[in-house]
Amino acid sequence: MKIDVDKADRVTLADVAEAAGVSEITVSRVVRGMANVSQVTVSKVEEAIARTGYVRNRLAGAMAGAVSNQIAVILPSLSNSVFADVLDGLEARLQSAGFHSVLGISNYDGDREAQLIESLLGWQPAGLVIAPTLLSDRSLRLLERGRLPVVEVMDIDRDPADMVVGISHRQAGKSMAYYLIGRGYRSFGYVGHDIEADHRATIRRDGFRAALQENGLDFETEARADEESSVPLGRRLTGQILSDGAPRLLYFSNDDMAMGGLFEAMSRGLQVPRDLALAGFNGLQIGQSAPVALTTVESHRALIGQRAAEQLIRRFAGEPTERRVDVGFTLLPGESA
Amino acid sequence: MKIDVDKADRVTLADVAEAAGVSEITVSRVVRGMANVSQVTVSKVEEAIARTGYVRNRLAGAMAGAVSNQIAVILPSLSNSVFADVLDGLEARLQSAGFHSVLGISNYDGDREAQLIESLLGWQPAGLVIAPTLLSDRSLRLLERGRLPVVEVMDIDRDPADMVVGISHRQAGKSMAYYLIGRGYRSFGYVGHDIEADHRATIRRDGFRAALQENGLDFETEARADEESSVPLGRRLTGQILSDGAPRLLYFSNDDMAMGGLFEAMSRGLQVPRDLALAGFNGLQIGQSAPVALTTVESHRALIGQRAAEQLIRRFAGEPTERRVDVGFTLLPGESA
DNA sequence: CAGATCTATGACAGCGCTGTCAAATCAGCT
DNA sequence: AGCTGATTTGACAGCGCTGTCATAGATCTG
Repeated sequence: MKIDVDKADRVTLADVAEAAGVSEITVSRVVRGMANVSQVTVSKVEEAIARTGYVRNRLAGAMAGAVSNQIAVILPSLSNSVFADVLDGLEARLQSAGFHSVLGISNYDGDREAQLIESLLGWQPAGLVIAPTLLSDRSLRLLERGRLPVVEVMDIDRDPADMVVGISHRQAGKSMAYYLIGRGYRSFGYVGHDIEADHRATIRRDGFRAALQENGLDFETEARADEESSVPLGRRLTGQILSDGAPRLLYFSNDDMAMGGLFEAMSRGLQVPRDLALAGFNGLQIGQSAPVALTTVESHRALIGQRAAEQLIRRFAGEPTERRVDVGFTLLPGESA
Repeated sequence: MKIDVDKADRVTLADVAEAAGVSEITVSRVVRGMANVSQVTVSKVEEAIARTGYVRNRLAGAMAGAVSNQIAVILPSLSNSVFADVLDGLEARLQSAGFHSVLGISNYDGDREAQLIESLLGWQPAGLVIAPTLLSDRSLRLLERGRLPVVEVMDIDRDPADMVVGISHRQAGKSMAYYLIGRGYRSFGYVGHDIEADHRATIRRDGFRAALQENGLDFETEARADEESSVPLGRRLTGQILSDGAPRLLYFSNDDMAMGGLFEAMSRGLQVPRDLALAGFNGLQIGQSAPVALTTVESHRALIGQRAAEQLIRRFAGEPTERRVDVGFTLLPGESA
């Protein structure tokens, strides 16, 4: 008895076909749930599939011309829960429509991003979702030539190659500033993280500042560090600012940073917002459950993922899609400002 | 001039071969960076690739026998940052070794999990990483028959089909209990989330309780809800417990829940740990930055991902792998208990 | 009941690549 | 020059599936 290890139990369509006494193509039709097969045949085939333990080879399927059900997804980071949320929303919708995502993490690195695009495109995915960091020329060319649907996610402040789903971070920044000015604040400081990498945070800050300037105001202090955003970083930078006469209100690059600020204030026994007011961005759940609920902007991250998935699915179905989807943001008043 | 839209600009090996005046197989060798091609030819081909804008079709490559560089990853959830962390560590290592992950989210649902396994296996991935929820018989059979490397991640409390990377959640629970008993606590309560779905949390609780019982103690109260873990849930359940005479220390199913407990205590003006002590699990960064640092167990989640990736990579390289990798945990004393 | 219309099934080619083995070229040495 | 062995290149088949088109039955119609 000779066993060919390689093909030992790699069951193919042909095997099932033989076992069921029909042709390969008929099995293929059953597997794909096509309508034009008789009930009798269907059950014969299904029985044969169960008996042989056949597992569909999608590689071959995709190659033979049927489209892939893979969607390439490129995100800058996963340790930032924001992108995990987007991915979560995306996956939920994609999965229910029978798609899988193939993941790439760019670490906010433009070169890495370009590499990933090329590499992922090699799997002939049905679509691409990307939270762009830089999008080099090379990347853009790749995206344009591949005639696959591309959804850029997160910020809609710039013009997309194909489609974009997100919010205007500039508007988000401005809205918060207007709100705070409306509440009577006149003295502002900014606490931010790595501004090179996270350009969306930069846009928010610029929007906030623009709104201040419209009212003859500006940041009195800024504290920044060249690190990824984190609670401890927010705490540290807030500590620095507080030690030399803080402004009335601190605007943070996001909620993680703001939570750090809140914790630092509490540790120092400061009353928030009486002694120090704080505002963030993202609407993280934890900020809303804090003893002093964070004043922030809810960015509907999971929704961005869902909408992105929907745009793709719609495109596949030949339905019309929107070039720019603004999922909007919600200002959460909170108690911290 | 007639344009075939489908093949319009789908550049294949053959096109590059023609452009470079060599055979397809030679181009293939260059693309794959194989050694046995002369320098002259390499540059000719590279030039042709650049000129034609060729993008490697990995589908065809994988089909033709070369192995896939895709790794199937199945996780129960992404909204729980724990799994996002694991995925982050996994991706980092996989990417640097030239692999991509294809993602599936089971939502703690055994059937969904089985479906995902089958569906992802259809892409003939090189390996599979799974944080198992239930692993039905059907799933297990699929895993065994596919002769691909499988790494189960998170808990090493049960026997793996192939390899497992994680920590003993039972030990983690016990360790915390021993520590707290050592600190003099004698009155305990438990605050937990959906116990059906998250069996690892259950194992920790059981371990904690076993350690209590060894000392003639037990939980005085338990508060649970049939929801996913979250800060607000922790806060709510803690509120319930506090309203009817709380025990001295509350053990939470994880740090999210514990943060909720901490927030509730602060809101009520309680002194932690004097009036109420708290302990969690995971070692989330935010817990360590809180005004009262959380007493918890650091679970090294990213490390679990990394080690899982390493096991796979080692297996591919034909190097020996360990059946069971215990990445260990670290008790973080904190200030909350 | 011949002819028209559907329905169910199958034969065949080919997707783009790589493994295998053979051929051609080149360098090194007597 | 003639031979050996190493290096470089290529021809060919086939991975497992699905699109296309053809065919055999089944059903209907007047």
